Amino acid sequence: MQNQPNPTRDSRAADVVIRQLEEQIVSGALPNGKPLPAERDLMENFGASRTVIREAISTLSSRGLIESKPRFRPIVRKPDYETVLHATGNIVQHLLTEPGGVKNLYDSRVFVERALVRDAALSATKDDIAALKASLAANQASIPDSLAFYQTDVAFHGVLYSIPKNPIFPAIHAGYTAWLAPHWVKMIRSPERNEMNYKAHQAILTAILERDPAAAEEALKSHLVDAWDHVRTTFSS
Amino acid sequence: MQNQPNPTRDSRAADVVIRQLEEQIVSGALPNGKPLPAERDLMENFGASRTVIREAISTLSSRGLIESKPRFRPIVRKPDYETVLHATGNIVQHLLTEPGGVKNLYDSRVFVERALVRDAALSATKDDIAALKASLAANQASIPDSLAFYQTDVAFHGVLYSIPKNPIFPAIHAGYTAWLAPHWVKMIRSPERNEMNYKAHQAILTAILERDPAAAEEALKSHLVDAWDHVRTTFSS
DNA sequence: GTCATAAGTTTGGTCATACCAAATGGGGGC
DNA sequence: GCCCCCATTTGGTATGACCAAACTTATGAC
Repeated sequence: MQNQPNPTRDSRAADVVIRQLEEQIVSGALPNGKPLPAERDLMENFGASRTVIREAISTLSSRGLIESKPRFRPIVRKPDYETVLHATGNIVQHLLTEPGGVKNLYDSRVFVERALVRDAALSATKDDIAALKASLAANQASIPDSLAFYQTDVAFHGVLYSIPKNPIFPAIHAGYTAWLAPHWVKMIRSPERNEMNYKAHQAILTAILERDPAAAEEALKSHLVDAWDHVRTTFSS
Repeated sequence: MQNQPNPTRDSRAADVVIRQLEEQIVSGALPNGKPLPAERDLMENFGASRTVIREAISTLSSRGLIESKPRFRPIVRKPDYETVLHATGNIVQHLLTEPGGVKNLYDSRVFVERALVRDAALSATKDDIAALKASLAANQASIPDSLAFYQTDVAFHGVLYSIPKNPIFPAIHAGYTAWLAPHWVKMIRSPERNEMNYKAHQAILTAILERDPAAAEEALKSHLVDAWDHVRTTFSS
């Protein structure tokens, strides 16, 4: 009664445990957000050794189906679009340390946001406009406070990612924010600088309100390119 | 002389092994492409048990720094942009099974490629144009052979992703191709259908040659939307 | 009755050892 | 030089044990 390897052609016993746990998670048999059963219970349920149970948990954890902090019970997590980002975080870090890595990522962000503002200018709904106005107002209000300004800045750009109504885009925004932030923090911040960025945001929104995609794209582009140059000059010794 | 845990504040011993292996890989001490030392050697090198060595290997494998097939020696892999995609494959699969998952991914592809062709129309170089023409010719030549047509089709779109000269985009293309392909294979293919798609490609290239971003974007959009509708109608019973 | 505290139990992280089957490497045999 | 066979190496798994941290429960002060 040990492990009749099972129908599927898996060489590793760990794989079948992974597969079964995976299925129990997506099916809801293991409720999302709740802790996984103890390893010693799982090894009884699956008739496997603790070795394979632990490997399965480790693997699923890296796949984002389980969230495990060092000494705590692993938590079941049904994957969403942001999970994908989290899972890639470590690798991306390596790529960012390579020459041009940050630049490539930033350029891709500029590329995406250019398309986003163009899209916004063409098809933003009333609600989208309202959200943009609200976040811009919050952005303006926090000009004196650089930390708050950074946060409302991120939020303003975030609204752009929400306009296509595709959950992939907010996830991408989260990725850009998380991955680029570390290379951003050392940037000199000041109310003057914030004022500049706020005006850039304002210009973008104005163009969107005027349904002028070219102007919106141009405003966004110069805004981001300017920000990049600012970081570059801040760093270059 | 066991393991004086070491300066950094890591609760798990596995983490320090992970960190060290990671460093040895990126530094080149463990040459890229070559097999990792045997687990029993590693446990001696690091003064750790085989348990933690295996866990470290497993983790690094999931991070893409190591490529390990079931019963073979793990291979050292310096991560590149495509590694990120590979690492996320499993999670993405889950998301694609959810309602609207494929649609969301496909929409994001349309979004990106619209921006790509627009960009191509504005800034494609002579070499880019040449590559587009070559891949379009190959595409035309393979109209009678649906499998070959699919491949040259992918290649044509792939050229678009290469135009920004940002390695992130080809990786994204690889992702779209790998993830959407399974939901594509059942599509009815025929020389007639291939002919249609070829002409769509031709229209895109024409617009790019004429430096007309709006026309290029429109041609790309209708091409992809049409392809999606075709798959939909093929499936709907 | 509430709450802080202490004792006891559970549980994840690690180690050591052993066994098996598949992969590897080395020697003949051709 | 090439191929096949065999001894060795190596990854995958199973046990069993131990520790420290987390969790639970009992306990006592207020």
